Amino acid sequence: MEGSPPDWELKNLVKELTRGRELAEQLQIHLNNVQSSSHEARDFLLHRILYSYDQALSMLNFSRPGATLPPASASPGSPHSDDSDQDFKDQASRKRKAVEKRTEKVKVWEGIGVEGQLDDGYGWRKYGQKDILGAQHPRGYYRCTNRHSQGCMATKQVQRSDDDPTIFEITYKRKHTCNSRPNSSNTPVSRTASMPDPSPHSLSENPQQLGARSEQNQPEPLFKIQTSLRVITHDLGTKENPPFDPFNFPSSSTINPDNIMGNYSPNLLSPAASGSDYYPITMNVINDNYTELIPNFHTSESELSPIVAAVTSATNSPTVGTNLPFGSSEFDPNFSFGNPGYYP
DNA sequence: AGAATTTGACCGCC
DNA sequence: GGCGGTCAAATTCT
Repeated sequence: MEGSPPDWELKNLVKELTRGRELAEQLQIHLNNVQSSSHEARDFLLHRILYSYDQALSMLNFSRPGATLPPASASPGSPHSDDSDQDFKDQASRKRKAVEKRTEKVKVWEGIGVEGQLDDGYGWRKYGQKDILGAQHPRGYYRCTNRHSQGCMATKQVQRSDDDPTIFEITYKRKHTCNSRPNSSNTPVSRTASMPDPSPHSLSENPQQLGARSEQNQPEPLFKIQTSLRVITHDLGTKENPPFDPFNFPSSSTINPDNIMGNYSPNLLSPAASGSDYYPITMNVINDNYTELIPNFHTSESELSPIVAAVTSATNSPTVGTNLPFGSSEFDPNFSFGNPGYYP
């Protein structure tokens, strides 16, 4: 992937920019109706807008020949290498072949679907769960759904933090070697998004289960969802360290009606995928959800991603995206970034 | 019926 | 032997 950015990357860029505009519109609506909008929603929108900018810039820098990696969208939380170091030591100390490992901490906000906040767009399949010594919550083990079909050995572990239940530590191991990018809505997301959750208590331990069955178990109205989502990314030291942002949580592509209420699928938790090779795509999913859902708020609520639900809920304005000063012009997917003056 | 999750069992490392 | 990670049968969901 050198030289000119691939089509999908450009599309992502356009999507991100488009999303930024839509979010700005959303924000405006909120500002015009401060009374009916929640602080969380406005805060979320603001952050998301900034995030979109960062993403777009990062993508530009990233794809620009000779450009340095975007410093970027660095996550709010400063990189913390302690854990990672430890992880690597552990890995190294063992005879096992050292595996690329990267840990990130994702903070999810109650109310908002955990899923959307944690999803990285890749398809993950849970293959185990274990109680970890000293940890209050069990650790979930996930592997790429393309494991068999494409031999993708990417795996990730998700564990809720003891200190802060809203923080999930996601450890990625091995890069995705599969073709399926964490992209768009059409990404087949396994049931992850709608996974069954027989045990209510599991909400705290198994991310995927968070709210999984919410629809069944919690009749509460969607508008109850609030939000703001923030990601505390601690890149634990992997050599490859793609710029990661607070909102880079593409929810698992397919938003399932069932997960809206906070179900967080393992997919979710993969903010920055496992390697730089993929991170740029990560956001696609969330983007799709946004761009597709917000404008179509009229569509079934079930289609709303947790985040969107949160945002729109506070909005109370189904007609978002129209008649706004921001204009409704769309970015041209074919827009060329080769414009010399485009880069600062 | 096919696919995904759950969960106890199994395996390897320390 | 304990613990973390993975396997696989049973179960559940679409």
